[in-house]
Amino acid sequence: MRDGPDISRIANLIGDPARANMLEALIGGMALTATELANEAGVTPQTASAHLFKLTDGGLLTMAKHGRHRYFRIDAETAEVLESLMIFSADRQMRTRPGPRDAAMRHARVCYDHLAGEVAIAMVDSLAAQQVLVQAGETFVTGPGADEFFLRAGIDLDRLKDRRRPLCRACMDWSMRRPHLAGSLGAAIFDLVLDRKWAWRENGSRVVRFSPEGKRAFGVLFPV
Amino acid sequence: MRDGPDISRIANLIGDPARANMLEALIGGMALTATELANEAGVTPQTASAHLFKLTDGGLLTMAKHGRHRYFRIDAETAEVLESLMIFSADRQMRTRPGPRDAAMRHARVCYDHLAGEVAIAMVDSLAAQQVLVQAGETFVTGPGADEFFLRAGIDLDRLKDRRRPLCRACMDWSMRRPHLAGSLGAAIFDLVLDRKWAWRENGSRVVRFSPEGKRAFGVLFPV
DNA sequence: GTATTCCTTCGTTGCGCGTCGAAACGTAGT
DNA sequence: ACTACGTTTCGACGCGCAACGAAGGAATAC
Repeated sequence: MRDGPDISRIANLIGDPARANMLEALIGGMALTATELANEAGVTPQTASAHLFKLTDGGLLTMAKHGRHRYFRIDAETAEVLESLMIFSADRQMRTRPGPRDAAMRHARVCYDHLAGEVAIAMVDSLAAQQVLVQAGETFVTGPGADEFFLRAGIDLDRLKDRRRPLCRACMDWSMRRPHLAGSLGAAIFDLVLDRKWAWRENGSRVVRFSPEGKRAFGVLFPV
Repeated sequence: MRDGPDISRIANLIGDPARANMLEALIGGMALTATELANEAGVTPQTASAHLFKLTDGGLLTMAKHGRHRYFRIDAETAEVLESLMIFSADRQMRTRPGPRDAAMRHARVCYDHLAGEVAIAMVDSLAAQQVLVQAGETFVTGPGADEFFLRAGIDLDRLKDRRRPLCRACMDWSMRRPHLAGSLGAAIFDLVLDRKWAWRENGSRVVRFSPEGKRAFGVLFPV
């Protein structure tokens, strides 16, 4: 007879392979329809429907009806928990099987609404070298070079600050084992990358593909 | 067909009520025998044995044979993941049932090897007021008042520093919804509290009970 | 209206696995 | 030696639940 919150209920929801696949697909950040999630999980629409009900009922997903489609998405907190489970899982299973698809994933991918992978780590290192960010314990805080950088990048720092969401968050990376930049600033930078067409999302996956010019422009803003 | 680590395997292990109960019992930090865990989970020894095999096999538990007993324990990383699942679960289930036992749990309890609950939050606030710690984003870093405090408390800061473990960690609290102090410093302070007999652990549970004198001495070291 | 697409509900099947009883194994004590 | 205790293995039971086929809403398109 335990006391705290019932942890097994939530874990059981994530514990089913089909549901876990759906959730992982949704870490990409964009809302997906029921059939898309069914394909992602490799099950029939009926089965997916049952799973999606359980997930929304458990508070892991939110649903929005748009015409005859039903869009499901996860919130940032859920994505965070899933990512932390991913690092933990990566630690305890030596399934070192770096496939070709995996390589692209490690290089640059979406983590809910910000960048992750090698590119994200390089970005953090560059921001640290420019003293835009200073790593404080397990998080980042803005440093003396911050104002100049935000001016150069065209990011309105004040507009990001008055949100309820923290400006900087250190999101642990399961492939690099190092924290990268999340929070509203991480999201803003990712938006910037997409807006300027430096990179785009591979269709339906979490992989982010940079164009040669985008890579160059990214390197200018975030020199090594 | 997903890519990253298989998250459902781990989640499935935590997803069973009996196993979750065992894991939560082990968050207390001390190693427990197989039968103790069986009682904790409310199942027979045979069933517990099967569960414990799966948990150790999955890397969530480590086992040490001591005579005819087998002691199981979890490491700090696992405890951390479980705690984060607890906050998450507490958020998404409105089981507001603050029983009498629950009240003691909220007041002061063990979180693997450091204090949690109201007392831990008060401690963090006091340390912040004394400028021993400064909250940086989601973590803590030592502040200008640190040296004086450690001298007064009789904690050898240098001995803590050269461990591989981080000195300060912000451990999120499922009952208070605020971060409290974990890491080697959090553990050292909890050791100090136990050593000086200011408080002791309730038999077998995570509840920490303070003596009146202990409460007073604690209040001297950590004034409001 | 009819057709089409998306999603759900119902009913059913079948596998997985948590559970326990009985018994065997290993260690400790006497 | 024998007894006691903690733990595991084996075997079997049975529930739970994921999965699909078929059919029934619900919303759009024509």
